[in-house]
Amino acid sequence: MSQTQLDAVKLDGAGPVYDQIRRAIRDLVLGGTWPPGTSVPPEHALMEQLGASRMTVHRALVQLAREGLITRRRRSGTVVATPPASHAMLDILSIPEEVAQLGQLYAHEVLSRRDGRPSAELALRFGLKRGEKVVHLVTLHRGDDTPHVLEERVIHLATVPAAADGDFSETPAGDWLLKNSLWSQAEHAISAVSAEPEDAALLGIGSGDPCLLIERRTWNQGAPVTAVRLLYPGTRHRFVGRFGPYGPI
Amino acid sequence: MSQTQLDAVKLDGAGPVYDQIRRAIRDLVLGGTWPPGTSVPPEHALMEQLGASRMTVHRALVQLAREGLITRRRRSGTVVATPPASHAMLDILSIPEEVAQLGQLYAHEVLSRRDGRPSAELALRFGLKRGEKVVHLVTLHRGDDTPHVLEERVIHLATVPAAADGDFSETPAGDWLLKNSLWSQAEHAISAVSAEPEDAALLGIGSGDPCLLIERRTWNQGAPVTAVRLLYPGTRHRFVGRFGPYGPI
DNA sequence: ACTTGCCAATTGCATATGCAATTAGATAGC
DNA sequence: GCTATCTAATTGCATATGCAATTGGCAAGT
Repeated sequence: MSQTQLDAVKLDGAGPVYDQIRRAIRDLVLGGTWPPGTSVPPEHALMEQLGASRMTVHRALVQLAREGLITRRRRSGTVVATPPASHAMLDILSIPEEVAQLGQLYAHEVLSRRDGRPSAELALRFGLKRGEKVVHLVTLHRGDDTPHVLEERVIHLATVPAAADGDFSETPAGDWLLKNSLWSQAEHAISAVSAEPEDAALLGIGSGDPCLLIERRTWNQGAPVTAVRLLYPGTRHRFVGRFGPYGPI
Repeated sequence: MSQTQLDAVKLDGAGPVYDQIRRAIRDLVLGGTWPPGTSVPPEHALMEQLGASRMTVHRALVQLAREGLITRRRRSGTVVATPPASHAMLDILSIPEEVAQLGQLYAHEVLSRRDGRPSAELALRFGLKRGEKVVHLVTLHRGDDTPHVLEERVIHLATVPAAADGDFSETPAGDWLLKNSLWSQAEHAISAVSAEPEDAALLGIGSGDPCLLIERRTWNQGAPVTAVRLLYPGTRHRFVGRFGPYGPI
């Protein structure tokens, strides 16, 4: 725990002290100032730095640990957690992982790539502004050689400039982004559509067959990172979640 | 807070005291012993009853409040919360509410009802045993007179005997169950299917058009309560969720 | 080198205490 | 009856204190 890290924790004076501490650290984590693996200063150090009692600091840290942002171990200390790869219902699943969990052999193929300003039609489909430079990718993912999902994605170059030089034939764009960018917010939408003829051909299904369409947009601190449309053959996929009356279990 | 309620709280001696208290109360809530609206004994009472300090009791209650099981107000005390009507992504939404949120006028119609042992085909579709007595309902829900969703449901009479006398023409079965039964666990699956001709006709869409199929099964303490298949016209519906890297936000 | 044992750092837990904030219900005053 | 006020119950928060449990890393011994 360097001095830098200690100094980074700043209270804003709004609300209970333990919650100020909690939010301050949360923001450092979500904002990327403290990336996964960073050591969080020990309770004693925060206590002196912030002028709060150890129990108050403790309360903030315990809560953050329960929220999954940090992990704590006696003697070893507290470190920023690595975000879990998947969440209950639908998530920033890595598609290679998704396929591997089905016990299938993964492969993917970049069908097209175009960098630059989007066409009118593309801008409409992804809600882009005409001027924004993006990478536009179409990728087919396969499991055991049968088509698994058809992915169409845009990556915002303003937010992720490194994507211009990314090679997505080795690592699919989704996984590449997980390693090379940060995100703080995502939105999913799920709906059912009929397969267009050309999509159906790629997926090896009949034209007009039902598909699950998952659209996901991702931001970092308000700046758009990427948007993706995942088209799953409806008959071959389902998404499952478990709940209790008060929330996911 | 009656004596009954105080006596109901029993610790099991496993793990930290605050967690024993938390689990004891959680179980009373989830098990239905303390239904929504029940007063939870004040901290002082629990403290004496359990021989723990107030801060320890406090910690358990604060955590339960954060989990949404109870609500607390100064001076008024602590009461068991009413489960939220909807959760992030997909949930035990009341369909009338769902329609009302779209600003539409709700109506529904029970298309068929049969009580008794399931046919072979029905048992297969819902994973029932042939011997189990169930109520089998098909209901069409409308918003502003256009079909909203087609519901097919079975209710397990062994778990919810009162359903035999339920009248589902006034209150749809889903809402009736929310009031007249308990559930502790649910499982959702979401997939895309083509509309069968008869379903398409009822929903006013083309035969073979894509639909979102949501299948939900609900249990209480391991005993099956109900299972439902909700068929939404795919073009008219989408389900949206928001997430951060560490979970729903 | 390798093992063993010990020390100290760090978190986990519980208690006791005191005060602040909120507000239901009682009481007093009109 | 109605309103203003007071009182006390209840939760919210912070502190100080002490001990328990875990374990990284060092030191001593072989």
